[in-house]
Amino acid sequence: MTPQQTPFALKLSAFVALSGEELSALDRLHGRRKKFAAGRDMVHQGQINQPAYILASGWVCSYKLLSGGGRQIVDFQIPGDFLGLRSVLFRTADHNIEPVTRVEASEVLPSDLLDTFSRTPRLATAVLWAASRDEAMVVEHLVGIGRRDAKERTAHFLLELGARLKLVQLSTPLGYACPLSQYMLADAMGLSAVHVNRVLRELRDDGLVTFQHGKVTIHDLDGLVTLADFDKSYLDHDGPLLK
Amino acid sequence: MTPQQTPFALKLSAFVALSGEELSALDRLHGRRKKFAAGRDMVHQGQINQPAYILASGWVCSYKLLSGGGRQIVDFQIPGDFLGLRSVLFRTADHNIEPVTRVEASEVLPSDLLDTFSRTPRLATAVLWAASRDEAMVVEHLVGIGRRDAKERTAHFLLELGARLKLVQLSTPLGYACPLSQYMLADAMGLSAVHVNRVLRELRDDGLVTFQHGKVTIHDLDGLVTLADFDKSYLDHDGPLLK
DNA sequence: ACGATCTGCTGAGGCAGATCAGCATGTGCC
DNA sequence: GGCACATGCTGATCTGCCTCAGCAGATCGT
Repeated sequence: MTPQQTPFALKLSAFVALSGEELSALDRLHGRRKKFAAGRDMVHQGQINQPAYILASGWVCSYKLLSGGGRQIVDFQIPGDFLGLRSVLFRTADHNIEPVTRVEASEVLPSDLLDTFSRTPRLATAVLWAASRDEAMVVEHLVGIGRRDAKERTAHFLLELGARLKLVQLSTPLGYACPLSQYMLADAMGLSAVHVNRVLRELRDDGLVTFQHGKVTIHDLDGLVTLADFDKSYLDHDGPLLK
Repeated sequence: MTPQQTPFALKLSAFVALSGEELSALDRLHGRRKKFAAGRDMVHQGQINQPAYILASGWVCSYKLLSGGGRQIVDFQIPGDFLGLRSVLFRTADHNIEPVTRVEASEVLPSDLLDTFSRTPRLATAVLWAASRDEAMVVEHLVGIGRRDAKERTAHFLLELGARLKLVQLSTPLGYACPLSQYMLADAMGLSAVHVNRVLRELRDDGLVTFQHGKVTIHDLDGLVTLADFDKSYLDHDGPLLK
C-alpha cells in the first residue's frame, strides 16, 4: 500500500488536501508495526508515556472502568483510526484500549508527533479535524445514551457503525461484518446484555435489522433511519475544506 | 486585561509554553466582541459558515435536539472556553449553542483560525490540546450517563463543574456561583427535572452539597468525591508539556 | 471424548426513574 | 395592582430496564 492509500491518509485527505511532502511526513510518522491479540488490553488507564497508534487492521474499543466494577465503552475504532491521541497529549492515559479482534497497528511516538506538527502545520490541522470528528461521534453517543430508549439507541448504533465502515469500504447498505458480542454492545450502550438481546430480537422481529453470527444485515434501511432519528451528516461531507 | 491574562491564553499556556509572538497571534484571533442575551440561541444545528467564539464572560450550553422533542445538553462552557470549533472545521454546526446567562464573546473567523494555525503551528497544537481536554470531559460525561445512577451522576457533575471553575478562579473548595436551573441539570444529566429535584434534596439531606438560589455549597467534599468516584486528574496537570 | 468456557437466549420479579398532576413562590410586564 | 410565566417542590402511579437464574449450542484445551 503506498503512503497515499493507507486508510489514515485517506481519512485525513477528506479534510485537508495533502501535498506529496505532507503525505511522506505522515508516512514517516508510522513507527514500529505491532500485533495485538484480542482481549488483551493494549493500554490501560493511568499508564504514562504510552505511544499512540494508527490502526491498520482489526477492531479495538476504548473504555473506562468505574470503581463499582461496571465498564462503559466509549467508542470502537476501526482501520484508519488514530488511537490514544489524548493519552499522548496528556502524557497519561485516561482510558483503556482493548483489541476486539486480532489487531495490527503502527506505533506513533509522542516526540515524532509533536515534531511533525511543528514542521508540517497542515498535518496538525488535519489531525485536529480527525479528533473533532471523533468527538462528534462521542457526542452523538452521549445523546443516544442520555435521551434515546434502548431500541432507538441500538438502531442508531448499528447505523453509525455502518456509516463509518462504509468510509473504509467495509460496509454496504445491505450490511457488514461485525465482530462484536452482545456483551460489548451492552457495555457500549449502557444496557445489560440481557436487555440488548431482547432489543435485538425486537429489531429482528420488526424486520429492520439482524445482528447474528458476526454479521449485521440491514433489511429496512429507511425504517431503521426513522426509528433511530439518524443523521449521517456529521460523518461525511464532500471534498476537503482546506485546499 | 493584557493578552497573556485572558482566560483563554491562560488555559492554552497550561499545555504549550507560548512565546510573546504566539500570544499576540492569539490576541489577533479575537475578532468583534459580541453580547448575547440569555436563552436566545447563538448558533443552531445545521447553520453553515458560522464563526467560532472565545467566551469572555457568562455561561453557555451546547445541546442537541431529538426528533421526539427531547434535548440533551452535551456540555456547559465557561469563560475561557472555545465555542464552535467543530462547527468551523465541518463548516456546518452539528449542535446548538445557548447562552445560559448574559454572555460576552469574541468572534473567531474560520479563515483567521486556519491562517493562524499554518503560521503559528504551536498554536494549532495548543488548540488541539484544548479540544482534547473538552473531549475528555464529554467522555467522562458519557460514562456518567451510561453507568452511574442519578445520585452519583449528580455528585460527579457538581464536582466537575467546581474543578473547571477553579481553573479560572470562579470556585473554591467551599462552593461556587451556578446560574443553572434544575431543568438544565436534568437535560444535561439525562434525567427528568422532577427526579433531579429529589436527588438534590437527598444530597442535601445527606449533608454533602446544597444546590440552591444560584449557588452550590459543598459541605462534605470527601464524601462527595467518594460517592461520585471522582478523579480530577483528567482536568489538570502541572505545567506545560510542550516547552 | 471430556469438561470448561463463552456466547446467545428466555422467564420471573424488583426497582430506579419517568410521567402526570398539583401547589407555592418569585419576577417581569402591562 | 394583576396577570403570565418560570422555577422549585411534592405525592401517586406506571414502566423500562436490571438482576438473578437457568438452558442450549459452539469452541477450546487436554
